[in-house]
Amino acid sequence: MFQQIKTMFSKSCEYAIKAMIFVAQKSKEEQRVGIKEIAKGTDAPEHFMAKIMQDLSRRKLIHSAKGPNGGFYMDASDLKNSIADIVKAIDGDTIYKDCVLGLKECSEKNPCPVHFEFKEIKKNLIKMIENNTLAAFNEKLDSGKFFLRNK
Amino acid sequence: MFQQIKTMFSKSCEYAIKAMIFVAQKSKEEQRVGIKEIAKGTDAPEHFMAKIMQDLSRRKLIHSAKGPNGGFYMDASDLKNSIADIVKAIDGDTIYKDCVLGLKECSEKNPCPVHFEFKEIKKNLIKMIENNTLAAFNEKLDSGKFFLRNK
DNA sequence: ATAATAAAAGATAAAAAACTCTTTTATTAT
DNA sequence: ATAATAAAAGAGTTTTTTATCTTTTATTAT
Repeated sequence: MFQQIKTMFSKSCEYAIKAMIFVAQKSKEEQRVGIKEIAKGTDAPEHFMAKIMQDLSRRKLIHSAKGPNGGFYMDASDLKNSIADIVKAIDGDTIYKDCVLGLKECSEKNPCPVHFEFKEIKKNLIKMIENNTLAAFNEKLDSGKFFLRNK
Repeated sequence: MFQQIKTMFSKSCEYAIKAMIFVAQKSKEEQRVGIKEIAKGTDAPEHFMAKIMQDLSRRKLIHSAKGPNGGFYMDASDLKNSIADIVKAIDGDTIYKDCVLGLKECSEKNPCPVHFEFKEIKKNLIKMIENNTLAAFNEKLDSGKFFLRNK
C-alpha cells in the first residue's frame, strides 16, 4: 500500500496550526499579516491557506480586516487559544471521542480490543494540546530556535 | 470545515488491525478464515478488506491458502506481530519519523514549534503499539469482553 | 481430468481531501 | 466619489483514499 503520508492531523489542520503560530508571533507588535505573507511564512499554498484562514476567522479563533492595511491579527484573548482549539475548529473533536479503530459504539462498557491500550495515550495527547496555548508558544519561540517553513 | 472523520490511522489500517485480531483469535484452534467471514466479523466492506488482506499477506504478516478449505491463518510467529507491525505495513512508518506539522526537516536541531511538546506523546504511542502483540491480545480477549463489529 | 472453492490480481468507480482560480464585498486613502 | 487593497465567497480541478466488480490463478476433492 502506498500512502505516503498519514499524520496525526489533516493537512488543513497542520496549515492552520502553523498559520496561527505565525500570526501569533507577529501580533505581538500589533501587526496585521496578509494571506500572502502567511502562506510564504508557513510554506503553504496561498489559496488553500486562504480558505483555512476563513474557517479560523468564522470560528472566531482569529481576527481579520479587509482593505488596505488589512490582514489577520490576534488580540489578547485570541492568544489564549490552544492547539486543541485549532484542531477542534479544523479537524473536529473526533480526537476526543473517536475510537482508534473507528468503531461508533466503542466505550468503557463496550470496548474494542485496543480501547484501554489507547486510553492513556489519548488522555496525554489531549492534555498536551489543551495546555499549549498560542501565548505560551509566543514566550517560548525566540529568534531562530524553531521554524515553520519546509526549509 | 466538515471532515467527519480524522482518526489516528487510515481506514485501511483500522480494518487491517481489526482483521488481524479477528484472525488471530480464530487461529488458536487451527482454523482458516475466509475473506467473507473476516469482512462480516469486522464490519468491513468485503472487497476492500480483500485488498488489505492481500497487502498483509504480501508483507508476511499473515498466511493464506487458496482453494477449498483455504483462507487466512496465523502461525505462532505471526502472532508475535504487534500493532506497530500492522501500522507500518499499511500506513507506513511515518508515525515514527514524521513531524506533526508535516515538516520534512523537523528534528531535534531544527525543531518545529510543537516538536518537543509532541515528542513524549509519540514516544508513548510507539511504545504502546510495539508492546501490544496479537498473542498478547489473544490472552486478553475472552468471550464477549471486547468487540470488533460496529454493533 | 474436472469441478468447485477461495485467494490474488486487475481494472474501474465513487467519495473525500487538497489545491487553484475567479468574482464579490468591505475598507481605506486619495 | 474613486481607485486600490485585501479578505470572503464561489466555483471549479486534481489527487488520494475508499470501495466495488471482474478475471485469473492456485488448490482441493471427486
